Amino acid sequence: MPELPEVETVVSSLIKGGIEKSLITDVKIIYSKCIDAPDFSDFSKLILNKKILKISRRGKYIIFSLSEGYFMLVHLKMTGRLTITDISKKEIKHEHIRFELDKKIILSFIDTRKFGKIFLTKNLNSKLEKLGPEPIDPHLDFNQIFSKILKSKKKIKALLLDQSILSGLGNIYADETLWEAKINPNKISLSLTLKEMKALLDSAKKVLLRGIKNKGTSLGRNAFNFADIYNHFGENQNFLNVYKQEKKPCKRCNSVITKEKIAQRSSYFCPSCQR
DNA sequence: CCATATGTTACTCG
DNA sequence: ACGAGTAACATATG
Repeated sequence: MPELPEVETVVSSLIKGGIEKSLITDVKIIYSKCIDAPDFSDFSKLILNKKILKISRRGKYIIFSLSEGYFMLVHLKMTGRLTITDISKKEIKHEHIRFELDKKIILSFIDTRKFGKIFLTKNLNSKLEKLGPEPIDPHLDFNQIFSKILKSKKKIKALLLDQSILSGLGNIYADETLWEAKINPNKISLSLTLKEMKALLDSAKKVLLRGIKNKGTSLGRNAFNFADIYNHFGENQNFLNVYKQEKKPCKRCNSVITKEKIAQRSSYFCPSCQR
């Protein structure tokens, strides 16, 4: 589920919750397949007694910078969650890993669909180097993205979902970005004008920052939906202009929002004002 | 039973 | 080489 704003919300709730500077005093692996690398027995040995120095985000990855030069990366994929609970709390449904911090707090990784992955490495670049730039970076190099767009014959929607071009957009924010920029998701990337490409990047930044401000998009209230580490839901679902707005009137031109499968994903757009 | 789901990757076919 | 389509990962919901 989580896209850039949701991951950012999780990271800030971890920081706000004082998880930085804590020591990993114990780990319990319940579902070992959620450890990507190294193998889970090495993982449990290596993670022990590491201090969490810093928590940050790159694309949709959560980065725990640990002592001794290690990094633990967490990708929540569709339904992954991190939750903080008391040490006395018993195992939660779909809980796959629990870290004991400072012998008093439990940081749990919970994931209904089990797509989420955690891995531990000394080489942060190995996973992150493939990622395109951050759309909300104030120093974002527009021309670098423009040249990539102009080299691709893919539909622009597919390109927005490609993390190696721009990192952090997923299905919801890609549709919101295209609506904001008035671009049809089926449009072939290299046919975009300079003006459209600029609108696209400005819109991506706008919808992502709005998502962060609203603490993420939680479409429903169950375990499938996004929540921060205290199980607080986001509010951005109340600010969506097209995603899941099928058959509703476009907020800009009043035409009917349509739904279509593009790049194997449900895509919502206004056929009238998105050209 | 069927379709669908906020992600990513590997594979096939043309 | 490229893009589109499909399946896979695994589970739950309507």
